[in-house]
Amino acid sequence: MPSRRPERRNEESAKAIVRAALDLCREVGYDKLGIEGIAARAGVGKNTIYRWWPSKSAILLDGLLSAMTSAQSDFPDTGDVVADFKTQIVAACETLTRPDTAPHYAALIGAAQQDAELANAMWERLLSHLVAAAVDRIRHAQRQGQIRSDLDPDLIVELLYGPIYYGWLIRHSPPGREHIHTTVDTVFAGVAASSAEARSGNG
Amino acid sequence: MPSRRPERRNEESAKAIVRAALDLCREVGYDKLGIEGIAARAGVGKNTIYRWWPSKSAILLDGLLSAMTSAQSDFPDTGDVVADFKTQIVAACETLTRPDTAPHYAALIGAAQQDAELANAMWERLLSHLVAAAVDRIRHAQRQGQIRSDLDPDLIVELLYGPIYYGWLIRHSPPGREHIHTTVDTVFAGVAASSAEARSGNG
Amino acid sequence: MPSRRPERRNEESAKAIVRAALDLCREVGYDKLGIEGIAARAGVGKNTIYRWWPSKSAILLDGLLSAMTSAQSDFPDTGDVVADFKTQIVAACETLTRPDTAPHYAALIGAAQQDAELANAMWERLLSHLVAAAVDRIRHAQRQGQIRSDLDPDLIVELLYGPIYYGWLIRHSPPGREHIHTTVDTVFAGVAASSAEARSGNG
Amino acid sequence: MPSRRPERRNEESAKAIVRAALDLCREVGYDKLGIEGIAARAGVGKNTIYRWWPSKSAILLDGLLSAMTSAQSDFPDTGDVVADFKTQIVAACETLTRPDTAPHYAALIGAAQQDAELANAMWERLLSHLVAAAVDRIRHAQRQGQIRSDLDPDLIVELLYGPIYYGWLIRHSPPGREHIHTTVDTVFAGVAASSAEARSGNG
DNA sequence: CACTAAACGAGACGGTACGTCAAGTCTTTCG
DNA sequence: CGAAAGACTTGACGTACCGTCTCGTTTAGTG
Repeated sequence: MPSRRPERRNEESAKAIVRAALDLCREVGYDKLGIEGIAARAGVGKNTIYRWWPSKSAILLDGLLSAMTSAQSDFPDTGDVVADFKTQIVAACETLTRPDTAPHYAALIGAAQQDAELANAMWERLLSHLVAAAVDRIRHAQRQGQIRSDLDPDLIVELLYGPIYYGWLIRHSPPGREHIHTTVDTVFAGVAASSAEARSGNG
Repeated sequence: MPSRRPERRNEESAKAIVRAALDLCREVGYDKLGIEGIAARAGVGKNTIYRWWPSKSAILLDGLLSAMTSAQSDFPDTGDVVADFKTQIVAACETLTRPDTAPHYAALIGAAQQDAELANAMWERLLSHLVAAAVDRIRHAQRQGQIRSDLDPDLIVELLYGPIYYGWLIRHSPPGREHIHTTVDTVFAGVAASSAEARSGNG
Repeated sequence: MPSRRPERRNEESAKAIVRAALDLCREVGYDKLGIEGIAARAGVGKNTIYRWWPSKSAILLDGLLSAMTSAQSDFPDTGDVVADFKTQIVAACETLTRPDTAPHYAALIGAAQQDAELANAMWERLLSHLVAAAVDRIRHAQRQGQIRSDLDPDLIVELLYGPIYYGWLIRHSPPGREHIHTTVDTVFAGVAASSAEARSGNG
Repeated sequence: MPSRRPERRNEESAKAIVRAALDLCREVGYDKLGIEGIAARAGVGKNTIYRWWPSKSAILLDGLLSAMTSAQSDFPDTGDVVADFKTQIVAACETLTRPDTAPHYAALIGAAQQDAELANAMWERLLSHLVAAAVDRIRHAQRQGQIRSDLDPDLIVELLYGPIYYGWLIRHSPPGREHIHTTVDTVFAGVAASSAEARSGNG
C-alpha cells in the first residue's frame, strides 16, 4: 500500500505528508481528515500524495507503523509463559492508549470495516508478526507442558487479545495494567495443562 | 436518536427511508452511502430525513435495531451456565453473520470509533440490555457456586464476547458455532469454581 | 445557451454571476478568467454556475448581450442609404470600442474559433438580427434603384462590415468614425447603381 | 519569438516538436493542445520545449510559417491590377482553407485577441510582408492612374482582405474563388480612377 | 367544512472536498 | 553538458454531496 514505486521520490515530502496526516487526524478527527488538508499542512501538492498513496488510510497506516517500532518481534521468553504474556500484552497495549497512536489505530480499524484492502494491509504489516510471535510462544509453552496441547494456539491468542480489543473498541474503555493481568490470569487458568481434565466437549 | 419529535410524521416515509438506507448500505457500502442517495431511493425529500435523523448512522442504527428483534432479553437459564452461554452467544452472533445485519453492524462499530454520540447510542440501545442479561446470568451462576465468585462478572462477559468480536472485527472471520463452543468451554475452564486454586494474580 | 431550464432560479445570483464574469474578464483577461473566480467574486457556489451555463463563454455572451440592448434592430431609413449605413455602422462599432464590451466581444470571437457551438450562438443571438436588418435595408435601396440590383445583399454587408472587423481583429486598430465613413463611401462608390457599367466579369 | 538563443540546439528535436504541435492541434484542437502532449508526442522533455519557445502559440506560429513558404513576397504585376489581386488573394486564401494551415491560423488569430505579444509576432512575421507588397502594388496602380490616388492604399487593402477575413472568422464560411473574384471586382469598381467623381466624403 | 399549519416532494442554494489534469520549475540520470 | 524523463508545487477543472433554504402541494386536526 505504500511506496509501490521505488523510483526517485522526495523523502522529505513523504515524511512531511505522513507527519501532517498524523497530526491533523489527532486535531480534527479521522472523518474530517482530507487529502487537501494534509497537502496544505505538509506544504505539498495533492498530486504528490496521490502519486504515492491511494488513500488517507494508507498514509495513516504508514505513520502508525513508524510510531510502533518498539516491542515488535522480540517476544520475551523467561520460562514463565503467563508473565511473558503479561509483559507483552501490556507493551502492545500502549498503542491503544498513547495519544499519538490510539486515535489513528481506532480510526484505521473502523475504516478497515469498509475497506478490505486496508484490512489486509493492516493484518500483513501491523498484526501478523505479533500474532505469529505469540503463537510461537504458546507452542513453546505447549511443548514444555505448561499449556494444554489440545488447544489451537490461535484460539488462545484470541482469548488473550480479544477481551482487550473488545473493551477498547466496543466498550470504549482503554485497557489498564490491572485489567490486562486479570484477563491473562483468568485465561491461563482455563488453558493451563494442570486443568487438562476440564470439560472439553460441548453441550 | 430517532423520532425525538412525536409530532405528525409520515410513518410510510420513515419506513421507506430506513429501508432505503439498509439496502443502499449493502449495495454501495457505508462509505458511499449518502443522504441524497437515501432520499432519492426512498422517494423522499432530503428535509424529511434531516427532520427526523441527525446522520446516516442514526438511520442505520434504527434499521439495525428493527432487524434484531429476536433473542434480545430472554437469556436462557437451564441451570447449565455453560450451555446457556453457548446458546445465547450463538444466537447473538447471528447479527455478525446475517447479510442483512452484519455489514451494517460492522459499519456502525467502525463509525462509532469517530462518533462518541453514536458509540453511546449503540451501547444504550443495542448492547447494554444484552450485557446486563449476561451479567445477571453470571451472577446467578456465581451464587450457585458454578463460577468463582471473586471474578467481576463484567470481566467474564468480556472474556466470552471479546474473542468473538476480535475475530470478527480484527481478523475478519465470522464466528462459527464450533468456534464459539470451544471459546466458551475454554473460558469457563478458567472461571469455573472447581479451578479456584488457579493462580489468581501474581506480579 | 443561456437559461435553458426556466425553473425556479435565483435571478439575483444570475445577475451577480454575469456581472462578476464581465468584471473579472476585464480585470484579469479572458484566458485567466475561470469559473472558480467568477463564483468567488459573485458569492455563489460553483454548482449554481454549472447549473445554468455550460462554460465561461456562455456567461460572457449573456453579459455582452445585455450590454448591447441599444441600436439593435431599429435600422434607420432616411432615404439616403449611404448616410443610413454610416449611422448604423458607427453605432454598431461602439461595441468594438467601449471598454465594457470590446474585450469581451474580442475574446468571444477568439474563443468561437475553437467552439462551434459558441460560434453558432453568437451568430444567432448577436449578429443575425443586425445582418438581417442590414440586408433588408440594402434590398430596399436596390428596389429604389440606389444600389446595383445584380449584387447579393449579403456580399455588400460583407464589404461594409468586413474591413471594420479586419482592422479590429487582425490589425488591432479600433474603428474610428472617419475611417468608417471613408470605408462606407468607398464601398458604395463600387456598388452604386450609377456605376452599373463597372466591369463585373472576372479575369 | 522562436529560437532566440542560437546555442547548440538539436534541430531534430525542434522539428519533431513543431510537427507534433501541428498534428496534435489538428487532432485535438487548439484548446486541448498542451505542452505535455506535444512533448510526449515528440518524444522530448518538457524542458526542451520551454527552453526554446515561450508558449504553445509560439510553436504553432513557427509551424504555420514553415507551411506557408509559397506565394509570400512575389506579388504579381501583370499590369492589370484587378487580375493581379484576384490571383494574389486566391493564393493567399489557401491558408484559410488548407486543412494543414486553416485551423492553426484561426486558432492563432483567436489566441492573439488575448495575447498582444502573439498579435505582434503574427503581424511581423506573417502579415506585414504581404500587406506591404499589396500596398506597393496599389501605389503602383495609383501612379499608373488605374486607382484613385486620393485613397489611402492601406484602406484599399482593408477593403480587399477585410470581407474575406470577416466571412472566414465571423461567418465561418471559407472563401471560394468565385466569392473572392466578385469581392475584388466590386471593391475595384469603387476605387477605380474612372469613378473618381463618386462622392468621396460627406458628413 | 373551511382554515390553518405542518410535513411533505422537490430541488436550488452557498459551500467544501474530491480526484484529475496541466502548467512551469527543478532534479536526476544517461549518452 | 544537453536532453530525456519525470517528480515537484501550484491551482483550476468539473463532479458529488453536504446541510440549509425556499417553493408549491398534500394532509391532518381544529375552530
